Amino acid sequence: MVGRQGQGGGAGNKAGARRAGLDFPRPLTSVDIVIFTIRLEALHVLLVRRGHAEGEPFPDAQALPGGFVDVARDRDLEACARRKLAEKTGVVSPYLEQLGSWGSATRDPRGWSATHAYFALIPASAAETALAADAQWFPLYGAGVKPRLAFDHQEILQAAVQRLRNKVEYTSLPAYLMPEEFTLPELQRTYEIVLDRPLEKSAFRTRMLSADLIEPIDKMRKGPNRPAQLYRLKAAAAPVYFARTFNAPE
Amino acid sequence: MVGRQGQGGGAGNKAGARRAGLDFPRPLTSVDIVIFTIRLEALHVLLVRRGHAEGEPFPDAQALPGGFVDVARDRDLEACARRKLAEKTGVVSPYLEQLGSWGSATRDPRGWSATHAYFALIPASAAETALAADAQWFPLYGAGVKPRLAFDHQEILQAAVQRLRNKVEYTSLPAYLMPEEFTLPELQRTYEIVLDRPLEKSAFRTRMLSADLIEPIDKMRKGPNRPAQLYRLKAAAAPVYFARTFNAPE
DNA sequence: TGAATAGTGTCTTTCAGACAGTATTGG
DNA sequence: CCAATACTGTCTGAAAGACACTATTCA
Repeated sequence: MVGRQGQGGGAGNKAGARRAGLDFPRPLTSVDIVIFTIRLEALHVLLVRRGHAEGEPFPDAQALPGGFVDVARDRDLEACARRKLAEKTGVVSPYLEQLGSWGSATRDPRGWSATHAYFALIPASAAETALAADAQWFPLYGAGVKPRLAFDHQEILQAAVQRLRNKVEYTSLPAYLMPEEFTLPELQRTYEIVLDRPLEKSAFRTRMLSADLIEPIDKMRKGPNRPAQLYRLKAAAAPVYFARTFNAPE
Repeated sequence: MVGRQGQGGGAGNKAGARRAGLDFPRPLTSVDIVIFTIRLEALHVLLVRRGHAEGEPFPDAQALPGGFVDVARDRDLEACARRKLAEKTGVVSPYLEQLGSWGSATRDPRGWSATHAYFALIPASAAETALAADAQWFPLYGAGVKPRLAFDHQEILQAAVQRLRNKVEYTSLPAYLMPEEFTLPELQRTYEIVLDRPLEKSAFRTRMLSADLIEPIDKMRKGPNRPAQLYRLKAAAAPVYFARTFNAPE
């Protein structure tokens, strides 16, 4: 057993020879974000086209928005993620959740690298404006996306889709994909798009209305038929966890 | 908008001035593990006493087992976690799950650092043997532990306990805290210890037996009263997710 | 009036909670 | 026999699934 021994963020202690010194190679550290929205009745993810300067891996390929942590600018990982999200979409307060981290010697040809992945949900309304020039929405087919992705981003994306679909079964996450005002049928439609499966209207309404999540506003959505009650998210923006999933387990 | 622009593990593209170079400061990268077991009818976590060589932050404090990623030895983050776990406990194939990552400019006095936290469940039987000299089991009080912990490890530990308690409500995770052979009342007791709450025997048995998780073996646990059927985990070691939590939501 | 969608009510099913009751051991 | 713990059965209640029914708009 040779080598560094420190615990936590700690380095060197009892190995003696190499002690508290920090003069060993460090992995590259980045943050990537999987940003979802609903457009045209389908789940979309934001991708960014990579540059093609010399030394750039995966030139011109599509990739998740992200990049290296800037130790001078970023106070912490989440701040780094928020910065990148704002740069690409203009959105400043989305639903943002840590997804996991991927790190290995081989995922980046430039050397050992670890990325901290986040996933964000933003409303369709915010999804069109203030988009960066190199960013573009791509619809999801199954758990993936048409273009080949740089690095291990296909794997990260799949994990994000799986986590989203999974949590939608028993949480109120889709509410964060809605515009400010929405009707219950619209919310149900969003659930159905993400789950790719129809839900029962009656059970859906009961569940949503009995959760402390949305409140009716004094306004109706007019259409060519019976108007629908409009709702908005309650002030307490925390996601709600339901005690059961929507369907029986398979 | 200045600075590095790369996506993914990518660096520098269109900012022109600073391009594909990798000559910027990198955060320290470490892996920490929250290792749980059941001892003496209580949930315990493994802590390691930090060294006190010069330059060592938090000298002699207790900390989660872990340390810097060694780019020469560790193929990926999980391999790094498994290595550290084996070094401290001798256990090689526990239940191991990524917990999240914590990174900021201030969590380590030596500079910007990010740690990838894992959490592991090991059986009580494996918890006593082959323990490293500087490692020790500590019982949990609520979501924390008696001694003050180094770095932000108290926060990481709390997150781990919360995740464990939460998942125990609707998964078979406690099965990984059991020895090879166990009875249903023993498994129920483990659930109750983790949840700190009694469970209904009948519902518990029905749930466990109808899940494709355990199988009876041709052996009974003898005692001063009616013997109990012994079970073992089925070969497919994947955790089972139940459609409902044990109790109604509060 | 009819088409279309919003919203409600009713019956069934599933499964956890409560708890009583039976089974099997040692002393 | 009794104490103790393993295990089973039965009733109830909560919430989802299925689906029919009513309500309200526009054309």
